Amino acid sequence: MPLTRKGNATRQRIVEGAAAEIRRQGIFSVTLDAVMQRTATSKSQLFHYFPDGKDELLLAVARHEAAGVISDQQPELGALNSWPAWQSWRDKVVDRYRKQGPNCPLNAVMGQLKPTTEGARAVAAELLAQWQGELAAGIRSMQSQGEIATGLDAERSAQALLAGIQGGVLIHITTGSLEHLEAALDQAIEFLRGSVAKA
Amino acid sequence: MPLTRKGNATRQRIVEGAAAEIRRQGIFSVTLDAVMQRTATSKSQLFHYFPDGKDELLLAVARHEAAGVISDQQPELGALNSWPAWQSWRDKVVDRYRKQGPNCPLNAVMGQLKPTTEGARAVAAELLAQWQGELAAGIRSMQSQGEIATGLDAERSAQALLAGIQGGVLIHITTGSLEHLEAALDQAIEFLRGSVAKA
DNA sequence: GCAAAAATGGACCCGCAAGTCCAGTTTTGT
DNA sequence: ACAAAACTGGACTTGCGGGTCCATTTTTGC
Repeated sequence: MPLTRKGNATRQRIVEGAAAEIRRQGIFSVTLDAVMQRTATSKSQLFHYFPDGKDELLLAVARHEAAGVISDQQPELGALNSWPAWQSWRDKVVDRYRKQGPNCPLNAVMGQLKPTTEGARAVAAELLAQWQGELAAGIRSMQSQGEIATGLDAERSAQALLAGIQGGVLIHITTGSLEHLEAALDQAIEFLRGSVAKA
Repeated sequence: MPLTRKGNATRQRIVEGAAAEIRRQGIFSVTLDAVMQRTATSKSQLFHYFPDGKDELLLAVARHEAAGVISDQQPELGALNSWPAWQSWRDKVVDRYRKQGPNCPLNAVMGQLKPTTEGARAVAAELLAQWQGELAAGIRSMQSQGEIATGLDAERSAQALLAGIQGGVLIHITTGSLEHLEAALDQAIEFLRGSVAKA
C-alpha cells in the first residue's frame, strides 16, 4: 500500500515548501533542514518520500515547476487562433514572470542537480518540447486562416520564438528587467503578422 | 610591489585551469583541490591570489569567460555593415557554441555564486549590455544605408535579437541542439531584412 | 648583496549539511 | 481488533571541501 492519503499530502507539502523556499531565498537556502523547518517535517520524512535524498527532491520540484509554467499560460497558449489571442497570451507570459520576480525555481534547480543531471535535462527538454509544440500549433492555426504565410516553417518559427522567450526570461533573471522578454515576444509576433503581407 | 610577473602567470593559470575544468567536467567538479591538481598549485597560492576564496576565483572565471564571448565574435560583431557581414557573424556565433559544447562555464558559474551574487550579476549584465550595444550599432549602420527600415527601433530590435541568442544558447546547453539558436538568428535577420520592403 | 615583500608547500582545522538508524506511533486492510 | 505496513521523531555519524597557519624559498628594489 504505497502512499497513503496523508503521506501524499506530506509529500506535496514538502515539494511546494521547497519551491517556495527557492522563490523567497534563492537556491542556496534550500538545505534539508530549511525544508524541514518550513514544512514542519523531520529528516526521516524527507528520506521516506525521497529515498535518493536532495537530488530527488529537487528533481520533484523541477517537475512541479515545469508543470506550472505551462498551465500558467493556459488557456491562451492552447488556443492561439486569432491575433487578439496571441496578444493576450503575450501579456500573460510577461505578467507571469513579472510576478515571479527574478528567482526562477526551475532555472535555479537546473543548475544544481549533479548526478541526476540527465533527469533534470529530460524534464527541461520535455517542457521545451511541449511549449514549442503549442506555439507551432498556434502558428499553423493562423496559417490555415491565411493570417500567416503558409510558406513559413511553423516549427522553425516556434523554435525561434521559444528561444526568444527563454532568453528574455534568462535576462530577466540576471538583470531584473523584462524589456528583453517583451521585445522578443513583440518582434516575433510582428514578424509572424508581417509574413502575410509580402507573400 | 603587488603582483610579480611570475605571480601574474600563476594567477592566469589558475583562472584558465578552473575554466577548463568546468568545460570538461561541469561546475561540480570544480573543487579547490581539483583546481590545485590541474594547475599544479597549492592551496596557499589559491588563497594568495584570491583571498576571498572560491567565490572570488569563480568570479574571475566569469570575467575571463565573458571577455571571451565578445572577443570570439570579433571582428565581425564590430562591423555589421552589410548583409554578408551579418551572415558570417551569424555563422561565427553558431560555430562558437558548437565548439564549446553544452558546458558553458559562464552560465555554470552564474548559478554558483552565492555571496558574490551581485558581482556575478554585474559581470553578466555588463556583457549583455555590451553585446546589445554592438548589435544595435550594426542595426543603425544598416539603417543608414537604407537596408533596414528607419522606423524600426534599433535598440529594441537588438534586445529581441539578444534574447533570441541567449535563449538559443540556453536551449543548446540543456538539450544539446543548436537548432533553436540558428532559428532565432535566422529569423531575426530575416525580420530585419524584411523591414525595408514594406516601409 | 641584502632586507623586504611576494610566492610557494603542505599539514591542519572545522563546520555544515547530507545521509543513517532505530525506536515509536499512526494508518491500513481484512 | 489486530497484524502489517506506512508514517514520524530526532539523535547520531560522516565526509567533503573550504578555509587557516606557518615555515620555507624565490623574487624584487635599492
